[in-house]
Amino acid sequence: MMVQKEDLGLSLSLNFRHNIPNPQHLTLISSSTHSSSPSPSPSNPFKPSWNDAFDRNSDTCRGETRSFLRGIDVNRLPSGVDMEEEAGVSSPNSTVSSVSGKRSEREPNGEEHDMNRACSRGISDEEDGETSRKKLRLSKDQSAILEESFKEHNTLNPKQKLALAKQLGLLPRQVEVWFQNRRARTKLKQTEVDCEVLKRCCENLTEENRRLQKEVQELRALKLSPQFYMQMTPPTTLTMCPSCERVAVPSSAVDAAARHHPMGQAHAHSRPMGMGPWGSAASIPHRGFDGFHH
DNA sequence: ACCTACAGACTGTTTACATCA
DNA sequence: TCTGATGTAAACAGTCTGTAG
Repeated sequence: MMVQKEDLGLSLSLNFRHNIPNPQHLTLISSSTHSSSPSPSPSNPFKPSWNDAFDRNSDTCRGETRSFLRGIDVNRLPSGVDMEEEAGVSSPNSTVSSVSGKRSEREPNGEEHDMNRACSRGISDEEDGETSRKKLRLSKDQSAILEESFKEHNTLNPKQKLALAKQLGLLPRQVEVWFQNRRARTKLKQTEVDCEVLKRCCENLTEENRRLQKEVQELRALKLSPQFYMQMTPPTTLTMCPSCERVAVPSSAVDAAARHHPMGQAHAHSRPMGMGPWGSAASIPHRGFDGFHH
């Protein structure tokens, strides 16, 4: 089965990560007949130990193990894998290099699978010692086509993937990876934008809060001098009709709204000025000027 | 030569679905 | 027919690392 080869590579990596110099164990795992769970499914008997040993601990641990892996070609093929068509499959107009990819072997399409096996992991044992993974650089045309395709649909079904790969002269695996990365980076950018918006929102709310605190202080001060209290002008918090943008009469914002809009219903939601957290000012609960009528 | 941002590629995890006992 | 176990594939998150500027 195709997945068994993937399992080989993975198991090899895991053993290195565990840093357990146990050739016997390595041999045991590397033997495809002993691994009934090729994918990293929860049922994989080797996964829990890996998780227990590393993943649940810390990123540093992970980083260390990854660092430990540097210089080890995790894409290395198990011996005996057919290396035909190793060269010259990458895009003719790209900056070509040998491309690795294990996951491509999961491709259900046999043709694609064969192509990937032959091409995407084309690192010979001789090369392995000195060559780390090299990256292809997509040409402008390729990037443009991929971008266009991404605009249409940011995920690809296997058929589309194959067609696109064929059109671009790339491996389906490369198209798949490109889309994955594109989705991830799009999401990241969107997150950054959202973060900026939230930041601005926070600043606005802070400013609004400051303003309201100040207003409260002023009102408290006024309360101490009742002779001025009744003569005061309305506070800065005005009730405004959101649809027609008229400021309601302080004595009864709802009544005013009802007068302005005979049906009345449109102004049941009459709110104080403010654009809400997403605008220049925060929304605050409706209270009209009731507080001034004692 | 060194640094940095970008992007291609990888590993491990999660999730959905199919199959089978 | 229902249900839990298992396998598979796809997408995702996080990371590494080669390369261009």
